[in-house]
Parts: sequence; C-alpha cells; structure tokens
Amino acid sequence: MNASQQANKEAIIQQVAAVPVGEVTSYGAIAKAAGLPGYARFVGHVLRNLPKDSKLPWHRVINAQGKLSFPPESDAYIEQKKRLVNEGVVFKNDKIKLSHR
DNA sequence: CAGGGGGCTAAGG
DNA sequence: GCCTTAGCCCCCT
Repeated sequence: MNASQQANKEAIIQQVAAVPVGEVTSYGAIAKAAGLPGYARFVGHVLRNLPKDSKLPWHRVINAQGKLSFPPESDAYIEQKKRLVNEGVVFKNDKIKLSHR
C-alpha cells in the first residue's frame, strides 16, 4: 500500500471517528471533510476493509440518500440499523434524516 | 493493460 | 419510488 493511500485512509478514519453519537453523515461528506473530494467510494472501501479492532463507528456513515448502503434483508443492514437506533438515531421508514445539506 | 465491481453521488426518465 | 447514465476513486482478476 502506498503511503499516500495510507494517509488518506487515516484521514477518513479520523473524520468517521469524529462523528458524534446520534449523528450520521454521508460518505461524500466524510471524504470531503478529510480533504478528499470525490473519494466517497474510497471511504466505503476503507470502512469495508476495516481491521476488526478499529473500534470505528462505521455504522454512523450512510449514503447521501439517508439510507444504509446494504440490502434491507442483509445482516449488516440490520446490525447497522440496530446500532444506530441504540445510539439514538431516528429512522423514518428505514431512512435517516441527515443534518440537512 | 483491460474488465468488472464496490457500504458513492447527482441528474434523468 | 425504482432503474439508468455518467462521473469519481480504488481493488482484485
């Protein structure tokens, strides 16, 4: 892995970790906040390949549609939704309201 | 080097 | 509301 990519990953992780409890953000927002506009998909890749000891709140990162990026019947979807609800995130018919944009 | 795919996004139909 | 196009980026075959 290149050093720059590692740095980008770190920056992304930083932003994700900076998301407060009860709040959700989109991949694009994370990427942009990390100084990597257009890296939305890379954010997804990073979160997907997270080491199991990351302790990173990946569940607070959703897509711009205010929904989870997993199939509704997927275990990951259910797990993420459960975690969010447990943290106080309000779901509107399987949709989360992002703090306006 | 080419091809396909993925926790994306925005714009159209 | 869903699917398609086009654009962005990175990863694995």
